[in-house]
Amino acid sequence: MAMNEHAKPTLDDVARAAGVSTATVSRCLNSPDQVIALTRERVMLAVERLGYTPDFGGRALASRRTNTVGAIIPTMDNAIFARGLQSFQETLSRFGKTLLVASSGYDPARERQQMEALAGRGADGLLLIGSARPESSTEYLRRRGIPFVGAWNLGSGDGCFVGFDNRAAAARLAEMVIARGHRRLAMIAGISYMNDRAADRTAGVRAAAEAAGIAPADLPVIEAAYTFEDGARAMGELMKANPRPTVVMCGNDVLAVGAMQMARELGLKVPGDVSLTGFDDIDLAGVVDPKLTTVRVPHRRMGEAAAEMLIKLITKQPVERRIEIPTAIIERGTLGPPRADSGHKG
Amino acid sequence: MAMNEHAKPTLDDVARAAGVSTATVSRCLNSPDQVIALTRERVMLAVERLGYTPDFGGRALASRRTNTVGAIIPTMDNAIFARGLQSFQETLSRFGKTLLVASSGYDPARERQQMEALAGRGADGLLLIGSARPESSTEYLRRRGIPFVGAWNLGSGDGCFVGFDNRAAAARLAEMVIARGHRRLAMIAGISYMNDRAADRTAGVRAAAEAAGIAPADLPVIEAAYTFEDGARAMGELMKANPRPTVVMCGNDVLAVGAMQMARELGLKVPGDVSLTGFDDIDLAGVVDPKLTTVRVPHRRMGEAAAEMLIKLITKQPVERRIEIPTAIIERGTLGPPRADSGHKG
DNA sequence: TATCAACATGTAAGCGCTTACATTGCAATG
DNA sequence: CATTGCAATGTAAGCGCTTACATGTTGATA
Repeated sequence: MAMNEHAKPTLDDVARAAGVSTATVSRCLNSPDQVIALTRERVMLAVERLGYTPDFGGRALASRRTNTVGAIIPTMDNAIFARGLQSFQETLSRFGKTLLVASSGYDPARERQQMEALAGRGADGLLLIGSARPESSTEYLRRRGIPFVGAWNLGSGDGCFVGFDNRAAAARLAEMVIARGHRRLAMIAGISYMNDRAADRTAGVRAAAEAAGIAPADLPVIEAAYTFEDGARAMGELMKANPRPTVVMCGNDVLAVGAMQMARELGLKVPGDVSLTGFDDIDLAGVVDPKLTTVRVPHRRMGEAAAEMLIKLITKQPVERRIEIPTAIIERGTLGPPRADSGHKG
Repeated sequence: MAMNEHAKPTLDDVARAAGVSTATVSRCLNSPDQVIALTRERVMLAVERLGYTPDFGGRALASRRTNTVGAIIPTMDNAIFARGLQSFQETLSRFGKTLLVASSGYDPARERQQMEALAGRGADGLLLIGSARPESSTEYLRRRGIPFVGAWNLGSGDGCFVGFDNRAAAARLAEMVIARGHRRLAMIAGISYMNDRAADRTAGVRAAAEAAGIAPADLPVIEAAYTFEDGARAMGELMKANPRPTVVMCGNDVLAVGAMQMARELGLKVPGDVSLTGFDDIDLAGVVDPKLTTVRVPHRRMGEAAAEMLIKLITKQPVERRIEIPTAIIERGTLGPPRADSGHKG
């Protein structure tokens, strides 16, 4: 009996079932206080009984707003963005907005494609990661009047950003490493193509090394995808050098843990034979042995701030266009002094 | 000049700009071969120039299909589902479908809410995790005629499933543990409320223990959320017992790694003083020292199979209603024999 | 009792798109 | 040359919803 029509029920069906007009049903759903309690009950009962859910498309079409915001992150395969995104979405939902997440696989073309998909789905605003993307992509968003904020770094252009200074943070860490006595550094960097965070971190380390008078030959850099495996592989490569680097600075914690694993396999003690640093301070960093010396990024705060900024942009409130989130160096177990015998080239 | 109207362009705008009817523009976008090349070029140029993207709502409304499927996973905060979801979406996109992901936080009410959100957004089908949910939720989907498949386990009801036998896999692992000589087991289980995977794994271990004549008192079970921290806390709790368990079986790898960290803090060697097992074989398992003995779940294959099944359901092709993905025990470093002196109660 | 708020509800016009159907133009055919 | 068939394009009717506006109902007031 309930199964009268096997199609998905529409507003009309509900209206008929409740003996009211579609307008009344719509009001019950959107501004219940405009409808008298008795009617409302009748309507809600019908809604319940028919298993009615409003059609988003119709609703968006008619009301010209979606209460949806989109986020395009490079990858979901990885804890880096998970934490920040979580608080981003929590903040959003406090404002009654829904989050749609898409991933680009670090590919600008796919990022653009996802922009169009989200725009088409009516996203009121977008969260993007970083600022390295073709001019045409941002131009597209501007044309459509879709506000967006970049996160995870501070952009250089004229957009809105909530992030931190990857370059400065990496430089500070490198300075500390050098202050510990290291002169032969190496770096396992993230892949810098269209990834300003990775590029900035590398640049920071390079700058600090140069400032300390370290020759570029004493700072080999290998770029690796953010996986344990690639980190391990790069580490294997770096450890072939003679003399070996006394410290390997990694573009993020995942790489560092992969490197650590390889060090273990090669019979190298960390930090006795080789020191290691990470970046991000994801949970993982505190769970390996020894724990990772790394840079903490307050992901939750960043996600929250990004959500607030985006909402302000959407509602056309004034915003501070650039919010910097401070980072902190977390000293744990993987950074020690260089080996006593390793100061001299062999 | 390009900025003539600052509103988002519509099909109409494009049609006017190209000097054709809306129908022709629509055809250019959806079945280009029905339009002669010359016209098509003119239209595409206008599309490009105006920065037009079709409005998803309008399109869904008019064509009554969305080419969208939804997935509701308990959490994104965690690598467990990432891998499987990734291949799920890759397979989907090979069939021209878009994936919308939502998370429930292991809460059936929020899962239901997300079902409605996705249904409203026009999802043609849904991927759900497991089978533990109120009857009313599945009833809702059936009423709306939205096909769904459960993954990560084999359901008992009459739905469609792609998964593995959590109970049997856990039991097999426990049998192996017991065969190694362990008699004092403990378990850090996932929280079983509305989580059939966690419940099944616990049940499997319990059954194996019982079959081996191990007293329930020699199998304490603590439930913990899937975080390093909670795993560590539970481990701390379990290690207070006297005599201590000689092995702690964990509901997943994250818990096991947390437990391992706590063991280290307590000065207990793994597996010398206490053995550990995990479940899932996520990347993490191969990266800690010693590496985790665990159960491998072929997540990629599962995601792929789930996508294929769902597509068949959507297109009303016949399907095998239950696909079992085999699991394998991966023996690595965290499971050893019990301590020599630990066979006797103190 | 007539009048008028104030409120509850109904009516109907689109929102941007797809698509069945109608129209047009043109080449091939009788 | 009239006819036919086909390919390319146009016309217009909705898809399910919101909302401005119209209408009806009530109770208080003059």
